This record gives sequence, C-alpha cells and structure tokens, in this order.
Amino acid sequence: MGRGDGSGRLVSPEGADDAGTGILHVDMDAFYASVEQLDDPSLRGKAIIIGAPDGRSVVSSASYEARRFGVRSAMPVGQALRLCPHAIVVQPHFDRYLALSAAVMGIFREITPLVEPLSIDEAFLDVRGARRLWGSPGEIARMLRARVVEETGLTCSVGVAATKHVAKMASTISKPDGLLIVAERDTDAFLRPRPVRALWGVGPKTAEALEGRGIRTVADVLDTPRTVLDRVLGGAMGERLWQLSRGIDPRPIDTQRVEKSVGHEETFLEDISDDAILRAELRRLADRVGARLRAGEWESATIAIKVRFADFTTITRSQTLTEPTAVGQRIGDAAHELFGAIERRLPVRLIGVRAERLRPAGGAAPALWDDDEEWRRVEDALDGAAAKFGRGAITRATLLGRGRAGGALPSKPPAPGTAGPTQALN
DNA sequence: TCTGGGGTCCTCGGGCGG
DNA sequence: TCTGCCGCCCGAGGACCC
Repeated sequence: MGRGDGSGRLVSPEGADDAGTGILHVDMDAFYASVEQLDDPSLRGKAIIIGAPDGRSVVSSASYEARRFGVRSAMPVGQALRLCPHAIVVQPHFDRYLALSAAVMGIFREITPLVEPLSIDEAFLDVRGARRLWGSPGEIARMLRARVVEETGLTCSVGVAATKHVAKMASTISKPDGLLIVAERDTDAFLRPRPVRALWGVGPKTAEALEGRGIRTVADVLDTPRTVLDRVLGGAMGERLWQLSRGIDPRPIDTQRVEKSVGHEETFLEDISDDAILRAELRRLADRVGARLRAGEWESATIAIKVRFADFTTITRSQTLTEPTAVGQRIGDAAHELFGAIERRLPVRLIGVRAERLRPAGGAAPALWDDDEEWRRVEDALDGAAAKFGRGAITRATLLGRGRAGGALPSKPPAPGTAGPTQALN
C-alpha cells in the first residue's frame, strides 16, 4: 500500500508517449480506508484510521484526509491520534477487503492472464500481448482505471513502464487516483532525480548508509563505482541497486508464486512472564499454523518460533524436523522444545510460530481436517485407540466411526509424537 | 512516541562431508 | 591418518515490503 500523502503527485496527460512500455503496476488508493468509506457514506471525506483500538495497535491504512496530518501506515494508533485528533478509528473488515481484492484482480485477469498479485491491493500486469485486443499500454491503463472505479467504486493508481520496478515507482508517484506513463526512452530522465529511498529494497537503514557517503539520489548511485556499492551494501544488494538505478530489471511477471512459509504471531496487550500462559499461546498458534498448512495441502520441514521481550529485543529459534509435518500437535511440540531452550530475563511482549521450508503434503491427500475442533476430536480418538489397541491396530474406521474420502492406510504405524491424521491416514 | 502481523530475501558463521 | 580447502546446509538475525 502506498505510504505517501498524495502531495507532489505526477500524472501523464492524455495521449502521453508509451513507446517501449508494457508493464503495468496497479495500486489501490488507501485500500482499507477507501473500502470503509465506500461501505459507510458517513465516513466519506473524513479522516479515518484503520486499526484496532487497543493500546498496542498500529495504523493499517489511513484515508488521505488523515494522511494530510502526517498519519502513516505502521504508525502506532496513539501517535496517529495525537497528529490527527479528530480521526475516526475503524476496525478492519478483512473479509470485505479480500472480496473486493478478488473483484479487482478479476478485472485485471479479464485484460491479461499475465497478472502477478503482490499483495491484497496491488499487482503487476504484462499487457504486451494484449495490444491487438485492447490497444496500447497507456490506453489499457486508462480503460483499467475506468473499469475498476465503475465496477467497484474504488480508485486506483497505475504506473506504466518497460519494467516492473519503474512501473511501481511511477504508480507511487501518481497517487492518488493517477496514471503515470514512463516511455522506455524516458526511463533514465525519470529515475535520475528520485531519492535513493524510492528504489525498491532501500529502506531507512540502507538509505542512511548511502546518504552517509553522499549518495542521495539515483543520479548519485549512477556516479558510484559498483565496488563501493558492494562494500557498503553487500554483493546482492549492491548489484540490485546498480541495476535498478540503470532501469535494468529483467524480472518477468510471475503468475505462479508459491508460499515459502506460513506463520502466526501475537503481541499481548500486556507483557507476560507466566510460563503456562506463554506455552498455551504457543500451542494455539501452532494449531492455527497446522490448520493453514493442511488447508493449503502443505507440510513443513522446519519450525521456527519468535519471541519479543519487553525491551523489544527479538530472537528467533528454529528446528528442522526429522519428518515434515502439518500436524498442530507436532508443530506445538517443536515450538515448546525451542521455547524451553530460551533464556528469559524479561517478560514477553510477542510470541510467534512459523512453518518454513514448505513442500506439498506427501502424496497427497486434500486437507480433510478443515477445522480445529474436528482435528482435536480425531486426535483424542487416535490417542484413545492407540492406548487401547496399540498404534498398529488403528484404522480409519476406528478413528472416525464413519466413512470419509482418503488414501490408503499406512503400512506401518507412525512414529510416536508424529502421529496425526496427515501421516496416519494418507 | 513507542513501535502489528503477514511475509521475503540476504548475510554471516558454524558444522560437516568429500 | 591428518590437514586444508571448498561447497553445502542450517540456524540466527536483520532489513525490507505491504
């Protein structure tokens, strides 16, 4: 989501040169806030902040009326309200955002199949193959903006360029409700005056490191030898910056991005020292992670936990399992083991569980277990049956007492501690 | 002022095997 | 058999993005 306040906006005039372009970056304007204003007319034209009202919440999105007062995403809600005391805090409605996101992505896919969603509210489109059908990239961008506002009531900003990186920079500069086309031949002139902070991957720390050496704009980067960039930023980042500042970005539109990890974390309303509460929370998070893995038909080979202490220091610990799993119980066991090895000197502010190194569930079975209550019932049945008959005697019928679709039974019982429907029944 | 939750990618250091 | 080198994997932490 864009973080600007809309000042210093640049847009292209009708009929602007779009030679050599073909990549669009579409970014919805203040997406969550705009959806709330769409659904509740009494909020229109007002400063609104999307966030939970509790003490430790941050701003997820803010209307442009609030941004004018300096309110930004990721800012603590308390701070935002000091900057803009009349702002209305609205609780997020993620289901609604997802539905509108799906509608918008649907419009994109009617224009070209080459759509790469980047997040809930933005996507790259490759329209180079759609010219004959819809016109030039500039014409397609204008049509797309009109369709989005007609069909959803929401506005978006679009950058049109020869590469993903320049298209993204262009959409950011055109916000809100704008269109900026950067013809291929104008790329260098477009990039040169931009601050280094505008380059993809340059955040506060990298910008500080660069500015400490007098590198403030893209033009400065162009004047800096590659060896210096490598020394300051490391090889990978040095190369990326060197290329992006020259408008080099060969990344194609990736329509098939796969998840690499899934996790859940939670910041407590108050810091917690009680071991039992923290362990119970780890179990709860592990169950949610397991449910997500099963829903996506994934297994995870590595479980990681994250602990943030009262002083905001944050540590992570991870463990590679002997067998990949999607079972909440097993994930929770690993999380407890990792947690037990941590030296705790301070109360805990945040705790999280993440499953990494995902792979498709072994051989697999669709996610049979789509809610945790059912899963617990099955776990209980499994434990009960194992105690009574031994694990080797467990069958699907023993567990469920009714028929369900699924694969063959395992040839041997699962190892203790790894038993669960995903392994036991596939 | 007091810092969410979901992620990705990169770097660095240590262990290990050839 | 010992040592050094190299590549690879793993774990931890940090920066960044929305």
